Amino acid sequence: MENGVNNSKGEGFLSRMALNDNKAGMEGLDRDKINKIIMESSKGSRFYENELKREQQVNQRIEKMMLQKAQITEQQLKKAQAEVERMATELERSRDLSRVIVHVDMDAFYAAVEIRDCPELKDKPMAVGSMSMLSTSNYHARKYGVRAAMPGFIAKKLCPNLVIVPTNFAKYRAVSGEVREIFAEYDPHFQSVSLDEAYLDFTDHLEQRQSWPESLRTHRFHASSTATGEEQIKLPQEAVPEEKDLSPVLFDDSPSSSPCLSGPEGVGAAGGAFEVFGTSVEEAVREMRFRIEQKTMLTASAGIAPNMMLAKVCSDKNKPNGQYRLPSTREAVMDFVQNLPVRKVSGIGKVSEKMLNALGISSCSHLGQQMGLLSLLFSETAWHHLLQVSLGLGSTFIPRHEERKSMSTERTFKELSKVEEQLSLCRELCEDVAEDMKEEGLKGKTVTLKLKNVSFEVKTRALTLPYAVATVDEIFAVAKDLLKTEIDNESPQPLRLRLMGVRISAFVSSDDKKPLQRSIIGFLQPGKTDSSEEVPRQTCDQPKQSFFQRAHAKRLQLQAANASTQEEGLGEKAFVITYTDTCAQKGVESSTKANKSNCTASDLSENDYVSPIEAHASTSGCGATVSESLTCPVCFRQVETTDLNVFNRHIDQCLSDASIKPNQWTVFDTESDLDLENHQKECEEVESNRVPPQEDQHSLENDSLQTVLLINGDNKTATSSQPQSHNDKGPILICPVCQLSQDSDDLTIFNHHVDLCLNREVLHELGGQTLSPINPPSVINSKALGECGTAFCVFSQTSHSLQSLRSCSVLFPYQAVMFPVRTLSMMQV
DNA sequence: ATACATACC
DNA sequence: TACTGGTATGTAT
Repeated sequence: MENGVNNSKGEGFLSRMALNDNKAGMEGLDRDKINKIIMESSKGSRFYENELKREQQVNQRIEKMMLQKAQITEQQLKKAQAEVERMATELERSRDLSRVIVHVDMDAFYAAVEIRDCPELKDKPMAVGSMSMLSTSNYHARKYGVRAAMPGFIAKKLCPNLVIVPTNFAKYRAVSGEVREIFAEYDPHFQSVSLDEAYLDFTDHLEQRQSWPESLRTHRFHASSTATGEEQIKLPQEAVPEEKDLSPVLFDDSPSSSPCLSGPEGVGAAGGAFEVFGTSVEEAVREMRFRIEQKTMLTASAGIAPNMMLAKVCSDKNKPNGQYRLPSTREAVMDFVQNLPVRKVSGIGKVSEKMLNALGISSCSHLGQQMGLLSLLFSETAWHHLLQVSLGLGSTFIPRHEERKSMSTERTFKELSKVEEQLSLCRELCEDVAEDMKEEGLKGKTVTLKLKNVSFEVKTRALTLPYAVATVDEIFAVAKDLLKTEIDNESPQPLRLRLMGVRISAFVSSDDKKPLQRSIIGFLQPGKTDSSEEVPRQTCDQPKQSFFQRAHAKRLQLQAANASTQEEGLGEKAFVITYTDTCAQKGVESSTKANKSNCTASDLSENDYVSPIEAHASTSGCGATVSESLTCPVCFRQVETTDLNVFNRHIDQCLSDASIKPNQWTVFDTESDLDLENHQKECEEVESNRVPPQEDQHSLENDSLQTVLLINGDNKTATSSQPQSHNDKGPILICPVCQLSQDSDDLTIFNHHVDLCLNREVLHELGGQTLSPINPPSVINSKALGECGTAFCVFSQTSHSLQSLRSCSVLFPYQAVMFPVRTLSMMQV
């Protein structure tokens, strides 16, 4: 079949495995020989088998596309052609050639850094990474076909002398920082793509540069080498005016376009050589690259073009240690694009290339010719992009780096099949993510679990909560459920995993992160729910209700739904909310310290612990109840009083009774003010490179602390990892709040779960009020509480910097919320 | 909203 | 022995 599934290069079969020589320094290699070695090393492996499978999926996609193509009528094509042309005309009219966009890319970055710091590597083929995977290779190694994204063990077969150096990201980050300082001088709004790559808008710099005196365009050799490398180059011998020779990284076949002039006139009186750069774009960019090299002893390549898409392609043109400028004329752009292989365009990868190849499209000129067809076969976004590419269009302004949308961590390991190990690994991942979330002060609503089995099949499972989460326990609660579900689905076979990952996304907007320090009463009152937080799915038809009302309604609903099958166990329970507005700095400090402990997150997974709640709320009168008789959340007895003080004393008594038993109470970690301040400083340092800090970055909620205490009364732990019996399929219980199916049919356990979920929701409506960091909630399992059910407490403390005290008139520095929870509501499927 | 695929470095 | 990890986005359901 002439459908191009087997493409012109004769490697349609397994194009995924074959050498990808679309990379600088890999021209003219013996592809056949290299591919043979790659295949020999891979064949039969699980990885290979999986690649085969995916290749076939792509082929099927292509076949489908070809079928579609075959059904297109002449008329349809004409119409599409016209449509495309209209659009092209439109785009043409908005073509902007006035900007000067530069894409800079450090040459073989990680490898170059390692070579710089270990000159013995200079003349050897080397790569950075491990036997399992390489991040990058130097140009010597590329001659053997060794490149980034290739596993080290295969690279070793291609090049037995290959030296593999482990990655050292801290170092690369440091060097990257130095380079970015230089970027910022040419465009303070530059956008970095990665540690070694950035887009800059040179337009403004060039405009100013025209009137600059020579002095501002003069740069010394080794003027101020602040390279992280310890050793500095001794100036006299090495200050040869040969740019290339300055770099410890040798590029033998460098197509460098930099003349590296600087003849004798470049040697100043001070003895140091210098170079005067001109005012043109090329000179400005060459100057920037020169300065990078002087500062870091590493070389960079650059592309200069009227838009980002072209600049990126251009930076590759004279790599390494070179630059290429595409003139800002329509003619030059169109000429350039005609011969451009589609694969060179950022965004067109292996699969898109293959699909286009199947249609006889390999260069951008073909794209232009086939746009009518493409508009019928590709999605709108896809063909719009292709059309722009074919016209040599791209973004002419460099967008601000958007706020991150997700955060994740994943790990590959040797086969992991034991449930307990999988669960504990899952928790570890959650801990890592939670830590990062805390560092960035983020909270997200969607938790995604990623699994890859030993056959390399990848699965993702996600759940979106009605509220945003950030702590280990919150994230793990979800991830664990997702994982357990997968384990159940596979049972009685175990999941044979080779990778697990946890991602959190759907972050709440920054508005939600910096709300006012609001009265908790707001949550009780109808129509005063936090509008910035989305209303939970099930209740969004009643947005005017307080959370409690909604929760109550939810329960009633469930109750009704299950009236026939479930007896409603407990009567109405009361909840109580108390707070004081004691905002004495001292008190806050002491309670913060009191909560400090050496208990780590992993200590808390099982049983025990928590905190002296009696420190708490000496109520100053402001509270709310919704029933005349109150139920103690600890002992669950009715307390015949409506006086909150009396009631609180009762609870205190209950709690302190419970806490008398040694080792039943442990204090959970709380972040100190000092930590917070340090964290803020770090944030500023990171940000200052790009955008001036927001003026209100230090608003008081940054100083808020929350301690969350969660007490549950059942005897199982929240992180129970007992293997479930999957054979006796009892009724499946679905939590009405989080919608997760529960793997236990024990009603006590189920109720416990629902309680946690409901409470979590409340907690988050409260917690969402403060910018992180928020302490991880502690799930307690105090046997001392026996059968008395589940209680839940939230303590919110606000630590006060002087600034926040000044800027805040009304404070509720210390809030305690307690609501006993009862549930027997459940849902059966 | 979820799952999966593609892409980039 | 051994084929990554982090983020974004597109496509399909």
